[in-house]
Amino acid sequence: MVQTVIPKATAKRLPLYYRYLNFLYNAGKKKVSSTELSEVVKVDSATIRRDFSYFGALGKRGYGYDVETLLNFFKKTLNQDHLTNVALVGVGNLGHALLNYNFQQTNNIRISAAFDVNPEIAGTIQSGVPVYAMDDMVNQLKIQQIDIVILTVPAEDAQAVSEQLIQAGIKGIMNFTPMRISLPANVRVQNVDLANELQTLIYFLDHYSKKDKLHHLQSS
Amino acid sequence: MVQTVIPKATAKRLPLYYRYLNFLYNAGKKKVSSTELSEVVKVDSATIRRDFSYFGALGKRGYGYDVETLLNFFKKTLNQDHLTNVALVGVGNLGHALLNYNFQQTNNIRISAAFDVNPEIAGTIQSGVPVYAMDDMVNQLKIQQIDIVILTVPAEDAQAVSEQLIQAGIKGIMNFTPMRISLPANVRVQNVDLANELQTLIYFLDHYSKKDKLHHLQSS
DNA sequence: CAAAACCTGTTATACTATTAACAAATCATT
DNA sequence: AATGATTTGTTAATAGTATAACAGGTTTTG
Ligand SMILES: NC(=O)c1ccc[n+]([C@@H]2O[C@H](COP(=O)([O-])OP(=O)(O)OC[C@H]3O[C@@H](n4cnc5c(N)ncnc54)[C@H](O)[C@@H]3O)[C@@H](O)[C@H]2O)c1
Ligand SMILES: NC(=O)c1ccc[n+]([C@@H]2O[C@H](COP(=O)([O-])OP(=O)(O)OC[C@H]3O[C@@H](n4cnc5c(N)ncnc54)[C@H](O)[C@@H]3O)[C@@H](O)[C@H]2O)c1
Repeated sequence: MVQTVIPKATAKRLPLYYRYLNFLYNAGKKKVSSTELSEVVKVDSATIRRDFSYFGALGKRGYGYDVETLLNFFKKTLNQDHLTNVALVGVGNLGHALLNYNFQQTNNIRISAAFDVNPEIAGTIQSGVPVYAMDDMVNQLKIQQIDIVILTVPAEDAQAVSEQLIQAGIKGIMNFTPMRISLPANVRVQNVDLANELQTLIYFLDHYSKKDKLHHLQSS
Repeated sequence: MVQTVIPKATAKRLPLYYRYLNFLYNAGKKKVSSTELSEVVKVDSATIRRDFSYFGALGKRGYGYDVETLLNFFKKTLNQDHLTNVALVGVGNLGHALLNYNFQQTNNIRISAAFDVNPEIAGTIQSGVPVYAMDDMVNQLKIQQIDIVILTVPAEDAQAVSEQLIQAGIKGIMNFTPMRISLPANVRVQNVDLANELQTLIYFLDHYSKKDKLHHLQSS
């Protein structure tokens, strides 16, 4: 049953499948069953089969899925067949860590430009990435045709900086600040709220664990 | 309708409500309606009312919610009335950023111990937090009665280190590595998969945005 | 005080996601 | 080639989440 629009929950799992298919491929594995994959990615095998089926019949009954075929399919689907450039705004603590990491490995994503208001950082190169001043931001983003930004500025600057990003025609923001920013509806925001996640983990431990030690407790 | 077990989706929003209630309180606001709160936290007002109602009747019809009362209620519910100590394992790029940040602000959470295999880091103090050698880990975690760990070791060490953490009686792991670790069912894992989130954002931009510019696109 | 405006808590409904179950297809083996 | 073992893709059942709608209250206003 091929569909054009895939459920959000499925879309969120695709990069995970892709990553583990890479592992399997590099380990020389030729085929994989939904049950095997389930064990490594910690997603129910029925969910995996259902997820895959949104893209058509990718497997073979009685056999499983051909690793290479599946890998290539997801590579295209996830835009991993070409490099995606993104920018980072706010080269502080967290920004530096992300710059240095730079999503190397299997992910075909690269932070190709960074921006900071601090004149001591602006104009330098950090972990191989040029850091520009804020005045250059709108212009540079347009020149480099970047439409995704990682936002790691202080909380109090999140809204103002985001509005500048809109001016630059940005389409997606990965927001590491604890603020929920207000933006036009056509801009997608992915909030990465680390303090929230940690507090949620603590809440779960205090309120759920005692009762349901039965379930499999892998969250998110 | 008071309940003992709150839906997972609700639990994940509680820290966000708590954070914004703090903002409102500090801004001198006395009362708040679900509609007002909805605008700042970007959660539907009906969802907010439903979330709150799991804890009983916290508001007053025709009036709204008393900010201070609500704040104090969530403070208790979220264990924010006392300090929670957590540990961090793997003081590299990301580990350093998290150590330095240390969830100051409104969150009553503190990283009180860190661990690393690197003998140059072990034995030092980083951002005010003592870094211990791995040999001391099981012991220190037990002494300090820490049962939550932030895991920022290289991917290939994630599983092995996690198993050591189980020995130390850890109950929750915030896993920043791209690996899905295998653990006993009574240990809760919160995966923070940054590469995954970024790839998902890219996928959403490529496959959803064109069609539904209508919706409000705030994810996660 | 009566009327209008407001806002919660809950009921009803719609949507989204997960999982179990199994027929249909393939593969392995004798 | 027939039997048994696998494993998909899908249907059907269940679970979980979000939102609309509104009755039952509170506050505000004329
Ligand atoms: N560091 C962490 O581990 C961590 C964890 C959770 C959340 N966060 C959030 O991530 C954000 C960044 O955290 P951090 O610890 O890296 O902070 P930081 O203060 O170390 O870095 C912020 C950087 O942004 C720059 N900046 C300030 N105003 C700016 C502006 N208007 N435009 C562009 N750049 C500007 C600063 O010069 C600085 O380099 C914060 O919102 C923080 O709450 C950080
Ligand atoms: N840095 C980022 O921005 C980023 C982003 C996404 C994911 N991650 C993930 O987070 C993890 C850490 O990333 P990083 O960039 O900080 O890596 P890093 O290499 O800078 O740091 C890893 C640290 O772990 C220590 N370590 C190694 N083996 C250990 C062991 N067995 N026990 C204890 N400590 C050990 C190392 O000494 C080092 O200090 C990785 O799994 C990475 O994939 C990082």
